[in-house]
Amino acid sequence: MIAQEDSAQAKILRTAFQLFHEQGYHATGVATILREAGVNPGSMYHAFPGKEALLEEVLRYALTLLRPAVIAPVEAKEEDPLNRVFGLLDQYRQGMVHNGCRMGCPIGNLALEVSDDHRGARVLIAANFENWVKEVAAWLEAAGDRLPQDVDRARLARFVLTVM
Amino acid sequence: MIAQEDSAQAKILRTAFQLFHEQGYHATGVATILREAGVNPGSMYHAFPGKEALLEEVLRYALTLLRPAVIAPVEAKEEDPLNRVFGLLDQYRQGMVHNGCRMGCPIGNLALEVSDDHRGARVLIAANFENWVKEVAAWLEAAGDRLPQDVDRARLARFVLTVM
DNA sequence: CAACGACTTGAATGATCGTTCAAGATAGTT
DNA sequence: AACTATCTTGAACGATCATTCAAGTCGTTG
Repeated sequence: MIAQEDSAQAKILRTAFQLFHEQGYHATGVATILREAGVNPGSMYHAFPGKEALLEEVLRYALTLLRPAVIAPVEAKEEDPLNRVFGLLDQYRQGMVHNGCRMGCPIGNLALEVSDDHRGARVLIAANFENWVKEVAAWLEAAGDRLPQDVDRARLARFVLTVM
Repeated sequence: MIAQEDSAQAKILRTAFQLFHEQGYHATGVATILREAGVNPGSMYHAFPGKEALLEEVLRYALTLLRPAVIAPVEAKEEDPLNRVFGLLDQYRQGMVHNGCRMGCPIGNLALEVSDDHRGARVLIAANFENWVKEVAAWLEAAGDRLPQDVDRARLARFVLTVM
């Protein structure tokens, strides 16, 4: 196993990402993140200006995580573009069953919690969603003429993810 | 207009209901509820043991609000059972457009936020959902043979609300 | 090895959180 | 009018929140 990046910043990012989508943003105290990550307050405030900035960085982190952690496994298992779409849905479903339907989309809950105030987070949440849409749309376009010509691939991709 | 119940308890209940589903449970401080309701801490803690108990009472309040505030208007506008189902969906959609898609189901957000801990709230959230299902299922059954015989009314009702 | 920047330490801070309670107001009963 | 039960008042409380900072460690550079 390749030694994974384990700077304090990386540990905080990973821990916060997990806790935010397990418990929500407001419900997760900074102290909890620090304890779980095994890091002291100063280290966090050296790496991030504050909790809100940490949230934004976590959302950026999620952005970079989509391809290696979600898309790549599906593409490895399924060769056919359309099967990849169903493979994604299936993997998502299995993930929900695995942890007892406790949570769905890693950032979906955050979307509901933070959308009102906090402009920066909102656009990053939207960016994350569009990121997913982009990948699925690419699969749909790769399906070529196996999909009816008059189907808007981008719109269908967005629909697939909305359902998800 | 009939004088509406305006005891401190009722004011707190109404205010908390609104704030909880506007901002979420954790994001809404007790102080905010009290200020918005124009009530003092002591009054609240006379009526409710604490914030968690208030949440449960709010969910019970939502339970009683469904028929007069949601179902009745739809039934008044649409006579036909099936049209009532679509009327409900339409009214819901209009509600979302009206406040800029800021929030969906009054208690759906709470469901995501509070489902993990707090057993009491979880069953009340489930009860609320089943309450909606029950009303829609009644409409579907009233549709009689206009729906295929082999369609499970209860399951279809649950599906309609899941989509919603 | 001296000096420096980058990062970590952890106790301390003020703000805000949910909550308490003794004292006062109010309405209902006798 | 006096008594009682019920509800309201609002200052105060400890706990926890996010955040700060002076002191310390560590690797790098001159």
